[in-house]
Amino acid sequence: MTDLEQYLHSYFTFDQDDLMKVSALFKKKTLNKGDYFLKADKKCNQLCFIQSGLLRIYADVDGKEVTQWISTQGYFVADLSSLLFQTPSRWNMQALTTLDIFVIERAEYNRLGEIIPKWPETEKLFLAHCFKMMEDRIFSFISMTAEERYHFFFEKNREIFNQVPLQYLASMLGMTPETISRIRRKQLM
Amino acid sequence: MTDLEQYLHSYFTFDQDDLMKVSALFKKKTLNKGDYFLKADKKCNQLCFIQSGLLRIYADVDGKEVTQWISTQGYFVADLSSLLFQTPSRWNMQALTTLDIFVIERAEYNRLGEIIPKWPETEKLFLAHCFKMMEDRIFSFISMTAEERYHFFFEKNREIFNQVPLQYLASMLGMTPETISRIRRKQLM
DNA sequence: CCGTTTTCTTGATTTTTATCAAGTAGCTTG
DNA sequence: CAAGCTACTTGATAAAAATCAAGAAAACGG
Repeated sequence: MTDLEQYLHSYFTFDQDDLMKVSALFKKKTLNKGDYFLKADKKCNQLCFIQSGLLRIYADVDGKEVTQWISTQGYFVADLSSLLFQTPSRWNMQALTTLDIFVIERAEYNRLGEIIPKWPETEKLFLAHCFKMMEDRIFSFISMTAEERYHFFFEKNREIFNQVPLQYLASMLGMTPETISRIRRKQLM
Repeated sequence: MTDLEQYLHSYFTFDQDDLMKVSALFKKKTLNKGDYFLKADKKCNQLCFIQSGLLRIYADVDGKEVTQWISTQGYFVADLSSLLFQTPSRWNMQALTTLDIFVIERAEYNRLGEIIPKWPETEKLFLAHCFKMMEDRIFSFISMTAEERYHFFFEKNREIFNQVPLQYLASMLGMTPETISRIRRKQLM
């Protein structure tokens, strides 16, 4: 079983048959550090599953890069609106490291419902989980200080925090690198 | 056609037959100001569509109320995680005014896929729209100042801003009522 | 319509966080 | 290994926003 199959299995409780049908639609691919999985303003025509490595999702705002999230092993990634509605993507998605992914094309993705009867229900549950994560994140912004927010994300995403340049972490937490640096110093004392 | 049917029609492009099948599963109901549609820690067993009035969604955090959103005419509202996974709801949902809603029970909601073949696809597109809104909101927190955020939300939700107590708006924007009051004064000068 | 309550505004002050600038540490690579 | 990057830390200062407190305005109930 590939990581993709294992992940699909643990997450979606597919049986062996469905598992193979789904994973057969994904193609393995490797991006080099700096390569883009998706560029802003282009249509998103693929969805990927991350096998290993780090993928930074960011937007350009008047010359500044705003990092929206860093995805890593076990994440499914796409610009959902762009994938579904064929609108221009708002995000750039760039490999921060060598990145091993499984890629499914839009056309195949759209046929999943025909191929696997329980796909729509499965996908809904998956989207609901994503919802929860986004709700948590919004809640962290309206109810926590920068310091609380840092700890909240650190607890939930330790694997990211030790590998990603501070400037990107800071941006996705809505604070500056200096602020994170000072929060970390407090920890040590 | 009821508002619910009109809304379903414009949003989901259902045909007349499906429209009636779906809307028949909703029951009209009126909540009085102060009544709760849902209480935190209870399971969410209903989804509602707001016909008129204001519904405040908030959580209690060590004695303080944190307002996550104010929903109004045309919104579908539920605690999605709780509705799907039967986990305890994290949100309180309280009517800020007399509130006219259409309510569908969990059991009926779960049968929509059987009743309307295109429901799963429709629901996915709907969820994708919600995703976009949440992404926008997260983006506003990581890339804007309080003032920019205020204007951003004001432009998108004028109907709410003129009807809702400042303290609730402030909370959902992640700032204090005093800050909003000062932002508004600037406008006038 | 009047008193009560709630909401909003304003000013003074404090706290938090950003900005600017300089220096340090750690990598990378020729 | 030395030069050049990049990332990180630290301090000084400025800006943004929160807090506290008091008063004004609006809404509400009898």
